[in-house]
Amino acid sequence: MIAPVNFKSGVPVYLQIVQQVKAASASGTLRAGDALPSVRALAEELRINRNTAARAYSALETEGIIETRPGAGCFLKAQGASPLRKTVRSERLGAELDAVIVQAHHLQIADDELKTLFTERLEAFRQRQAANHETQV
Amino acid sequence: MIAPVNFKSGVPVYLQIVQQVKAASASGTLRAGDALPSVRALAEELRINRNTAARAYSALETEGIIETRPGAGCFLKAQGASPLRKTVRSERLGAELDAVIVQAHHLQIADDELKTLFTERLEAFRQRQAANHETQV
Amino acid sequence: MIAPVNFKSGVPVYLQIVQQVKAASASGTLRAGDALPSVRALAEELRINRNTAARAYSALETEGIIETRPGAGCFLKAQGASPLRKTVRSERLGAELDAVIVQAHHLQIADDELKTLFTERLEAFRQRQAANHETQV
Amino acid sequence: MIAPVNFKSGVPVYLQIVQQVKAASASGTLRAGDALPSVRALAEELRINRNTAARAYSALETEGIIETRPGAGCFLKAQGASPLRKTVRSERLGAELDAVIVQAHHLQIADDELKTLFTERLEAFRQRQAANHETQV
DNA sequence: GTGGTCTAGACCACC
DNA sequence: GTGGTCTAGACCACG
Repeated sequence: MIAPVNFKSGVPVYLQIVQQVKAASASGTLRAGDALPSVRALAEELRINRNTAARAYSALETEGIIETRPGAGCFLKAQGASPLRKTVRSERLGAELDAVIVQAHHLQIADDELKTLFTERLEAFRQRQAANHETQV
Repeated sequence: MIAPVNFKSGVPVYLQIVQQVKAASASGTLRAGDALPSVRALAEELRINRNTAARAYSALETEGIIETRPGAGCFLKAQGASPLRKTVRSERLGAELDAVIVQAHHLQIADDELKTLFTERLEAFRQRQAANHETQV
Repeated sequence: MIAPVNFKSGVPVYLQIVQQVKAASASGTLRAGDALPSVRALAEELRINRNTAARAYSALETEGIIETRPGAGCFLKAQGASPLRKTVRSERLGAELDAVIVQAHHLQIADDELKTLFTERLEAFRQRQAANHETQV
Repeated sequence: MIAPVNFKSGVPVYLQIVQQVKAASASGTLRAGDALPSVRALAEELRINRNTAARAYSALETEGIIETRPGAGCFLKAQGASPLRKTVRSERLGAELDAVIVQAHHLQIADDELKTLFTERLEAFRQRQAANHETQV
């Protein structure tokens, strides 16, 4: 259920888990009330330190994404809207897109190919979402 | 010529400089053969340590963006053919695209808006390039 | 495991470490997945500064020789296909060969002796590889 | 007569000139009594600083390779044997060969190709020598 | 003046 | 414990 983490992305491992849970919640892979794997099980599955798994859950609880019921486990809470304003979010994403465009230039990848690559990847992402939704039903 | 860096963003200062130079190079603000500010001057202007500035230039050189001639200075290289395989380059860019797509999801930005944002930014980038090319002639 | 460095050779200390790790990796003394000494341990053993050791490992990572997992340590990577184009790789090696040939000339070593030396060293390298492979089985 | 220098080889520019003059002397391109270009001419031809050219000649004079006659110019002196013992020279070259072999491994270049490349480059070097000798006669 | 290297010591995030 | 980053200050080789 939880995808492997990328150790060399620069993004902290515990944050990657946080983002995954958020994404799973957003895409419908996980729904309100669903149980998450135990800290112990998660740590074993991802081959990470238990402290790291615990920190991820701790952060998720602080953010109000999950709820831990002692003795029972962790469960997904209903998620509200993003706290950030729309314009802020768009701007943030725009900056990342700019960086990718610059990178494409240095990798000598033409605009056409960049567009193709973009739609391909977006389509692949959508299908992963759909597949997750399928298994859920 | 170099914009101030953000010390609290979590992104390493030297990487911020790398990205700025890359962007300036890609958009044509900097051209092949142009001299970059000296390590000392850059450090003073950005109020950072000389080593940090040197590290940024060093990274840019290993990426093949600039050429550094000890005792003379750093200069933007004319980019010839990339030494990397085509498939490797596509894969690298694809990975970055995936990251942006996931990020869009976390920011609760719909696919359609992501697409729009992408084409907008790409178009803006092209126009900046065209404008810089204009001033050259 | 790591031999002492020569402070007076003019060759940067961090590069000496890079070359040692490369040689150990190529000859099979170090194998994929093996852990390298920690930055702190290496610095202490070689009586160098921690930053210098870190710089060596950083260079090795950008070359794709090792993988560094912050908080965990540095590990030798299994080398997959090189990301570089074939022609680029040949050209780089050719440049190094040219340098050696010129150097032979300066050292007043005749072509025949250079050839002999070359085959001898290559044969010795192969045998070291074979020996290391032996101990693995 | 003097080949361009490589600014990014790590080898000091003035040393590259020294080595070139030595090599030219060894290969017969320059002979005892021949005049070298003036400091001024050399600096212009190689697009280097006059100080650098002067330093190269100064080093050559200190080593006894050339002789400067004030007002007349610099002239090549008869060169004696290398001051280093044979075994030392062989060992030094062997170390460089080892480094190249290791590098070939990391560039994923097979032994056969390495050998081919080596003989090709050596042959090319010989032909350059022969051509120089030709023009001299 | 230029960049390259090294030392020393500090703080941070992560396992 | 691990590596990553930054500062501060020094020395060197080179142009």
